[in-house]
Amino acid sequence: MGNNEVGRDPALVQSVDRAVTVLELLARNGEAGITEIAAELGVHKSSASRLVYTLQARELVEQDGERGPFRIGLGMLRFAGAVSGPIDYVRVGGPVCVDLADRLGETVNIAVLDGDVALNVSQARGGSAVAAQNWVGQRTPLHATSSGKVLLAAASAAEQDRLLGGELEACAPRTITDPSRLRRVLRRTAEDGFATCMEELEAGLHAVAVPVFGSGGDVVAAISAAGPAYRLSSARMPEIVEELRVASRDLSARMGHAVA
Amino acid sequence: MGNNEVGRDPALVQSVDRAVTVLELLARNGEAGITEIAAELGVHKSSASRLVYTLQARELVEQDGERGPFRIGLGMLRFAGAVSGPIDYVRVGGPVCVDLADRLGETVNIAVLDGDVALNVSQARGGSAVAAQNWVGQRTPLHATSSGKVLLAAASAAEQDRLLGGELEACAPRTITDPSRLRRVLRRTAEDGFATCMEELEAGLHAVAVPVFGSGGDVVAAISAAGPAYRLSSARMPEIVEELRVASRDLSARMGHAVA
DNA sequence: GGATACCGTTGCGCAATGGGCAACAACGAG
DNA sequence: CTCGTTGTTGCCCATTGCGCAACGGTATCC
Repeated sequence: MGNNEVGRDPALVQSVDRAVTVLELLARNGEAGITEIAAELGVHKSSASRLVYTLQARELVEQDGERGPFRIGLGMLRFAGAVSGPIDYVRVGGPVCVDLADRLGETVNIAVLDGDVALNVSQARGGSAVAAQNWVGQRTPLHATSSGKVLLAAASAAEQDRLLGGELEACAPRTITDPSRLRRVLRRTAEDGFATCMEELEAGLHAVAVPVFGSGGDVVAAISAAGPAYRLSSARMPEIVEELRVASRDLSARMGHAVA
Repeated sequence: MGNNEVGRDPALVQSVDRAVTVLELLARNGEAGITEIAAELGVHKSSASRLVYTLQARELVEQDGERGPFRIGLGMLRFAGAVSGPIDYVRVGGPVCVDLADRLGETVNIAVLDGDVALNVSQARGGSAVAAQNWVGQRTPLHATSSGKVLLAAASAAEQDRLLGGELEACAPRTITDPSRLRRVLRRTAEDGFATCMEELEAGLHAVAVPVFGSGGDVVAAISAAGPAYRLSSARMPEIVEELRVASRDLSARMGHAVA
């Protein structure tokens, strides 16, 4: 969805708003050409070309060769290093995710609670990963993800009421949208020490997550493995849960040191 | 230096160019207010306010409380995760830098060769660090930094000629600007297996770096420690060099695994 | 080899946007 | 309580950003 005139905040600087949308498109898709960017923004190709030229001049976008597609540039590292908060997860969580993704052959993510959603802060793709999706920096719904359920299950009853107060969006046919049913699932998650997500975010996708504990015993993050339903079968869950728990303890240990 | 009309590329989209400058200011200084941003950009406060409002709406900037200063926002993580190339150093190098910074009490950086400059890809500040400067994503001159010298020393003679072909900028009074003298320094760097930088980038700043080797024995990065001249004395260099070498081997081992 | 289609760039003119000004609200210091 | 500073916002206008048309370059097809 580009910068549709309907619903646009007039206080925004339109050109800047568009430039950010360009960056989001490149981050989401990995790469894109001018024509695609123009279509996404709903502007003329010449407008898209100028926006990209500006971002390229400032090194936030770079081009593959002379005529190739565009993608996020190295200049972005200047800002990544400046992000406060869960940036430590990006630094420290990376190797943990890489190790686990290698062993499981599935995509591994770390997410933290950010307001009303789960924010993905680190990711490593497994060798068998077919999708090239990058979740880092993206927010996912708490009720429709395994990480989200882990984070919800660790919240107080009052906090759960607040987080689940709104209508639960049906992200996929199998999404749990009944608050009562979801609360039962969360109670079981707290008992089991892990949460699953069987085609609840999108069809064909399974995931399982476990909590990451802080020094005070509280849950500060969730670490998950995701993959196609045919590979992440129920039979395989106990093994994956155990590997996630090992990785979670490793991460806690490293985070404990990192935030000293 | 804000967006001075003199020397500005007219093909750039000015608003976007300014917005990027806002982000660079926030990344460099950690935080800033509207008045400071306006001064840096050379625009009116209302203009700065609108640019920041737009970046805030897109989550690239966030505010500390209701009236506090502004800083880089979590939304930036979406793009950081999409950066290709040396992003692995950001993930894997982080813990190595943090460990070493803790032990040395100085700021530790990892840099790679990027065109004609050294690109800083990971950093951790030591406990004794007085400056809050964030180097990640920033480019520094090869001839005036310890990391740069390490990367230069590992290059072939032909490559060194190319990299040193232009005029060597005097970044500080003690910068080596004579190419012949620099080549002698680089030969000694190759022999010693480390490079120093004694107030050559800026007055009062000392640094020392060692190479990070790839699986083929080539130099793929440099890891350095930096601090004020009074703390990074010559007497202390042998200890620091040894610690850097241990960290370098650790990093090589981790990188070897990560790029599998 | 020529024709066609597509992509990305650039000069130009114009309308919409971005920006400065003034006024205001809020907060902190004295 | 007063004053100074910071940040916000309505309004108006000049400048900028944008669309159009034309062009060059590349790849594909016949």
